[in-house]
Amino acid sequence: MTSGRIVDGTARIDPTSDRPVYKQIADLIRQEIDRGQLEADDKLPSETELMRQFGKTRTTIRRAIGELAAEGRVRTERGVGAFVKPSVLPEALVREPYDRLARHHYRDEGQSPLYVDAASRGLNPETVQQDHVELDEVRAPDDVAGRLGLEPGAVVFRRRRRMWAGGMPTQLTSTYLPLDVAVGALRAASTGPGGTHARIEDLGYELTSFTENLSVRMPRPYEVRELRLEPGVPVVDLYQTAYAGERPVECFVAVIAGDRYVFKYRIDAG
Amino acid sequence: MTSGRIVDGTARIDPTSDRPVYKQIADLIRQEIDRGQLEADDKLPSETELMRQFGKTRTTIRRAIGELAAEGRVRTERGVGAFVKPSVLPEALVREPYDRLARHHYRDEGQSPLYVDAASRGLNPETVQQDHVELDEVRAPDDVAGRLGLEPGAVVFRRRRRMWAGGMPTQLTSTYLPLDVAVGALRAASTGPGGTHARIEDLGYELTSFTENLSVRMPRPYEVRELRLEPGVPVVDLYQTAYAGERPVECFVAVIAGDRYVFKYRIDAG
DNA sequence: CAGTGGTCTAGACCACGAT
DNA sequence: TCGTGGTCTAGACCACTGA
Repeated sequence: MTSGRIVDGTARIDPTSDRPVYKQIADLIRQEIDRGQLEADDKLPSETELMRQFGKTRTTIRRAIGELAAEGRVRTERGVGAFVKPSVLPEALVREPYDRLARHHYRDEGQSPLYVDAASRGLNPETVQQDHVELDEVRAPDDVAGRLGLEPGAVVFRRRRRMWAGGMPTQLTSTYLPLDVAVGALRAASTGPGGTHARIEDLGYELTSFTENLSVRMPRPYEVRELRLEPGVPVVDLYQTAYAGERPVECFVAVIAGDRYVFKYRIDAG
Repeated sequence: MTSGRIVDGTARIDPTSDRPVYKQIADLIRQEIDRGQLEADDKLPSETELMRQFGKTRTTIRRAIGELAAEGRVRTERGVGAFVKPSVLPEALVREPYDRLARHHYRDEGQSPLYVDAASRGLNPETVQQDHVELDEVRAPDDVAGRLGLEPGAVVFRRRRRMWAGGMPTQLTSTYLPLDVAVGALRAASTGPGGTHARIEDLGYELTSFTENLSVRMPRPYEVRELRLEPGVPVVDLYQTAYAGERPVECFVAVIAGDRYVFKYRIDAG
């Protein structure tokens, strides 16, 4: 099936332009997407077809498509074709700490924060899973030590996991606890109803506030593998620190797939 | 100056591996960065030198470097070389709504939120600038109309700008106001001391709370130009809605350079 | 001017998916 | 089997930077 949408491509390429040919071709295809002539999940013309339409070599055509892939606008499947990606993932989870960290969830309802995220999208709680669990004691990274109010290099308890929701991995997480907090069920692979926060409160610490720090970057190759990220998808680095009064009792670090989450915060005027 | 760091590259490439040669080469260079053998702003060996070290053609070498550039790990300069990028921009601004939206800043001190961000990094307030200002009335995009509690397609006032801090563009912003709110100085290019929020309160609306929605993606080409983004740098889509009681009185939309900002939130346990 | 990265050609061989 | 995208070679010409 040859798409005839991009007609007479040669006429629309300016070889004298400063803008490289491959970018001009990418511009034209992007335009078709933005104008709705190519919709989400539509198949782009094959590389052979684009070579014909634009009168350029395969290398140049592939570079144009590579641009669009790096922008997250197009996804390629070997042996199949290239397809337009939807601009926002309709199934993205909403991460709403104002709600997800509310005490009633973990204390009364036994729900973990990720359950709350998933429930808000109507996802089956059964699809909230974890794997690659690792429990160990390590020297805290400097940023974690700082947040926990410990001297650099202090040993802390760490639980690492990969979290799933709705059949997709969503985040790689590390929970860091000071050694005197990491006792009992907090050292188990599964912390039970209400999760880590419920267990911390069981110890007598009343959680009073949380801080969250977000930054954004492109993923490392192992994060691409573990989170099954497509090209052109960034990740969010999240640091969440839990306080019992003035004392930081937990530092939670997550690398979150940027196309599977949106973040929602509420600020009261002060 | 030829770097001799990556010695006998050929011996470290496995041509029978499933992993393509260009990715193997990228892996080796990335490893040198991660292990600290190549530090921030260090120059990579030239393409010619890498061709010699790995015994591969320029196309393959360039592809390896292209991978690293797309990951935001390396920056190239035509006629000069390729350089290691620092992992986090030390000069990144901290966006801390809990503080930056505090009323005393705009009401008592006449500071706009971006001033607060910049001041927190010790930046000269003089470097907080705006340009590309556009004032108009437009049909609100659906997401904006929804947040403002208006019917789809309702006409609103819009102020678009590009914001600068510390000599770099940091965000492309649109401020949307319902027409009955957009009066007086709120329709001017410069809203005066304390900015939009101060002028809204001048009208008798007491701002009581804000919501912020964040999502992340790779930039469009015009965003790359306007924000002077390097390859491999994502952007953050931010929607901030300001409420006077139950009434949403402003929707602020920003596209923020992902390498020039970190985000900091505080949540009180409920 | 020499050295650097940026673009483009014209091929080759391969792995994968659908038929 | 055929059409698809993925990798790689071996060259050419160009634009920019710095000495």
